[in-house]
Amino acid sequence: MAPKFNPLEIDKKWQQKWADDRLYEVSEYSPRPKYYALTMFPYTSGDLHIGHWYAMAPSDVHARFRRMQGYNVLHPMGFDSFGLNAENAAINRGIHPYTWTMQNIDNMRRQLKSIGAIYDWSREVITSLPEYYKWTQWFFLKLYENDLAYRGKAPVNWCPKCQTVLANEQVVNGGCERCGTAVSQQDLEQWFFRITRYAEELIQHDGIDWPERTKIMQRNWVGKSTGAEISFALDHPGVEEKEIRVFTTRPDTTFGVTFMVLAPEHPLVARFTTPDNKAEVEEYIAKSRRQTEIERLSTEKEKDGVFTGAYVINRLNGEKVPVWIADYVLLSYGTGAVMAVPAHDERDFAFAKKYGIPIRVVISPPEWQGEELAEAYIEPGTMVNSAQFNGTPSQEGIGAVADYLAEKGWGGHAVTYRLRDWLISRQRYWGAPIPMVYCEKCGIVPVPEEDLPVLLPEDAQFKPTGESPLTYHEGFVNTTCPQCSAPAKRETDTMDTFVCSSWYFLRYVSPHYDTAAFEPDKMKYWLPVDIYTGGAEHTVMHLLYVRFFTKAIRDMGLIDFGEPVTRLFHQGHIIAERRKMSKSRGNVVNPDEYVTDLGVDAVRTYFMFLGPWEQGGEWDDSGLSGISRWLNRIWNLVLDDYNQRSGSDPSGISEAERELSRFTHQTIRKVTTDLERLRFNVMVAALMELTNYLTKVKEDGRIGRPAWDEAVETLILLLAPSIPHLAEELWQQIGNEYSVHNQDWPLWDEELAREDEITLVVQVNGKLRDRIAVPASITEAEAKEQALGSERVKTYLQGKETVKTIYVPGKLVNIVVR
RNA sequence: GCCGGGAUGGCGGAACUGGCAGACGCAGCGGACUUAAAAUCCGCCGGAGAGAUCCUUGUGGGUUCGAGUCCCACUCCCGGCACCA
Repeated sequence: MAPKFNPLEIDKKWQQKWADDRLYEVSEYSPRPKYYALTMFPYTSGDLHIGHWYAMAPSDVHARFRRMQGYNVLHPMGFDSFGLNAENAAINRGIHPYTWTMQNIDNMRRQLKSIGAIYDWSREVITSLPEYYKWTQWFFLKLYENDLAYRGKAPVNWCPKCQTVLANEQVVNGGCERCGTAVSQQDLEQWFFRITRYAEELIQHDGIDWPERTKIMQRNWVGKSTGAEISFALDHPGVEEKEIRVFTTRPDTTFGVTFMVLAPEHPLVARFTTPDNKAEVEEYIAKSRRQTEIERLSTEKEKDGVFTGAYVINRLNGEKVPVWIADYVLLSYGTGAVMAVPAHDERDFAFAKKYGIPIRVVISPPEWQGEELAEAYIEPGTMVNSAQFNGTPSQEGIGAVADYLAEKGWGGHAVTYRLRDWLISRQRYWGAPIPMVYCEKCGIVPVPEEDLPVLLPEDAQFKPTGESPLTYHEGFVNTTCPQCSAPAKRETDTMDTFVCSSWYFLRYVSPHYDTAAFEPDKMKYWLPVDIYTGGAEHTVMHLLYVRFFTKAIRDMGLIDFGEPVTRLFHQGHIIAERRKMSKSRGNVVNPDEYVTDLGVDAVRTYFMFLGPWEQGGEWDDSGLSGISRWLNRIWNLVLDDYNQRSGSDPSGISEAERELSRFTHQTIRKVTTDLERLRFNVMVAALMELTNYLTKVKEDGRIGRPAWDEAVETLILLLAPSIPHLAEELWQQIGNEYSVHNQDWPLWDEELAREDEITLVVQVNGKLRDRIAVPASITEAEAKEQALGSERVKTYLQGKETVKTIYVPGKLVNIVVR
C-alpha cells in the first residue's frame, strides 16, 4: 500500500524546490522557439479572489503545455498598481497610497505563488514604481514629439464623487464606472492622445487570431460612417464664418433639408443668435449644461430645441434654412451640426412635427402618391423633388450628390468616426505624472528625457478636495523652465492607468533595463505576444489602447510590428450567487481556504473542469470533492503495486496491450488538441477516462509490466501541466529523474491510435435499429450486406421496398424503405 | 431599438465538418467493507411503459435518407452599444 496522499505537503515541497532551482526562469539565449504567453496582470485592488485564479490557472496550464512541447516560454506576471483605489484608501484610512499598494502586492504575490504557476518572478513588473513609470513618461514624450499627445479644452466627463475626469470608456450608463455616481460635463484643459488618427487601422484585424465578437465590438466602438460633408452658406452680420459644414450619411436627401440643428455648445451659437431669440437660447443652453449625462442621453426624452433666428442657405436649391439648437446633437461627433431632413430621419421627423417645420419628401417610397408621411421613410427609394437628381435610386444618389458637391466645391465624400481622442489627464496623485512644464515665456515645455522620471513627491497631503494633492505641493509644482530656466510650474495631472498598461507587455522582456523602455534585441526575440488571455470587459479600453500604442511606436520606428497580440482569448466570468463577484456585493470567494484544505492542484483542476473556459460559470464548491477524489485515485493507481496475473493467456496479453496503447495514444491526441484550443474541461474529462481505464487494466492484470509502466508514465506527463505538484511527486516516486516539467510532451502515433474495430450503426429510415461490431477496414458493400443481414433490422424491412441505402464510412448504414 | 453570445437529465456540462444524444463529474439511489460512521470500492441513474417500443436537446415551422448541429419565425437569459446625423 502506498502512503496516504498529502497534497499540502507536496505543494510546499515542490514549490520550494522549483523556486530554489529557478526552474522557471527563462532567458533569450535558447535554441528553442520562443512562445510569449501573457495573462492580463491584476489591478492591485486588495487581494485575489477566485475570479483572478480562474484567469490565471488555466493560462498557466497552457503555458506549461507549450513549455513541455519544446518552446522557450515567457509567462510573466506583474501588477497594475496606479489608480484611484489606492488614493481613496489614503483619504479614507490615512495610509499612504504607496504603502497600501505595496501591502496589496505582497499579499497578491503570495497568493499568486501558491497557484504553482511558471511565472518568472525575476521579471516582475510594477507600474507604480519609478523604474517603470519613468518609461511611461518617456512614451508620453515620444507621443508628444510625434503630435500624438496634445492639450486641449474639452467638455469632459466629470465624476463629482471621485473628483476626477473619466474617459468615455469609463462612463457606464451615464454613471462613473467605479462608483456609479452620475457623471456631469465640465470644460477643462486636458491632455489627450490622438487615438483617432489610427481609427482606420484599428478596425482592421488582419492576420491576428482574435475572437470575432471582440473584433466586432472594436469596430462598433470606432464606429466608422461613410457619407458626405456638406457646406451650407452662412451670411450673418458680424460673423466671419461664411459656411457651416455638416456630416451626413444621406447626401441623397439634401434637397429635403428644412432646418439645421447645432449642438448647444457649438461656438457659432453665441455669435449669431438674433436678439429676439437670445433669452430663449441662453436658457436652453443653461438647461442642457445642468443635465447629467443620464438625463441627456435618455432615449425616452422628447426631443426639444430652440430657434436661433439665424439662417443658412442650402446651396443645392438656394433655399433659406433656419438654424436651431438641440441637445440631441453632439458637439463631439462629426462637425457638431446636422442638416435635418424630417421626411427621412426619425429624430428630425419628431422634431419637425413638434415645432411645425415643413416635411418635404425627397425619397419616394414605393407606390407613393404625394401624400403626407405618417412617419419618416428611411428606406431606399427614388429621388424626387431633387432637381437634376430626380429619378435616381437613392443608393446611387448618395455617391452622385457627393460627387456633385465635390465638383462645385461645396463639400464631398467624407468619413467620420465615433471614436474620440483618448483623454488621459487625471486630477489625482497616484498615477504617473505628466512630464510637462508651463513656462510664462516658453509656454508648454516637455521635461527633457534625461530629467525623467518626474517623481511623485512622497509627502503629499491627501484630502478630498477635488484637485490633485500635487497642486498643493509647492516643492513639486515649482520648477524651472527646461528651456529658459525661468521659474515655471509643473503639470499636476497624472496619467490614466490605462496608459501604464498599454505597454507593460514590452517591459517584461527586460524589466530592469535602465537605458530604454525595453532592450531592442530581447524585444525582437519575444514579441509579439503569442497568446494573450483575459476578460472580455477590456475589449474597448485596454485592448484598443494596446493596439494604438503599438501602432504609434511602430510608426516612430521603435518596433517593427503593428499588432501586439497574435492570438487573443477571453475567459468567462466566475460568478457567485448568480452575480459577478465584487467586494461591494460581499460575494467574493477567496481561494486560500480551498488551497489550504485540498491542495492547489485540485483547485486548479476544478477551474478547468467547471465548464468551457470562455463561458465562465457559477462557483459551486460541491464539485471540488470530485476532483479531489480523482487526484486520490491517481495517487493510488500509480503508487500501489501492480500485480501481473500469472498464467494469463499469452495471446490475450498482447491483445490487452494493444488495447492499452490504443487508448493511451488516443488520449494523447485528445489532450494535445484540447490544450491547443484551450478546451480544458474536456481535456480533464479525457484524463479522467484514461485514469478509469487504467484502473480496470490494473485489476485485470493482463498487461506486461513494461507496458504498464509506460502507460503510467504517459499519464503523469499528460497530467503535468494541470497538476504540476502531484505530477512531480509521482514522477519522482516511480523513480524518474527530476523534473517532470523538463520532460518532452508525449507524441501520439496515429497508427497506434487507430481503431481496428468499429461499431457500425444501422438505421432504418433514420432510426437506430442495430449496432454491429465490424472491422474498421470494412468496405461499403460488406457494411451494407452486414446491415441487411441483421435479424433486428430484418423485422423492420418486412414487406417494405428499399428505396436506397446510405453508407457513411466507419459510422453507419441507413436503409430507406417505403 | 441596434450588435454579439447562449438555452441539452435533479445540477455543471459532452457530442470533430449534419450521422449511436447525455462523455466526464456532482447530487441521488442500491450494495460491499465496518460494531457504526466517514473514507474507499462495485452497480443503477432523461421521461413514459409490464414489455416490444415510444417520446426527449427553449417554442413553432422548414430543408435532409438523417437535425442538438443548417434555414425561417418566435420566447427567455447574458454581454456590449445606445439620439453618432
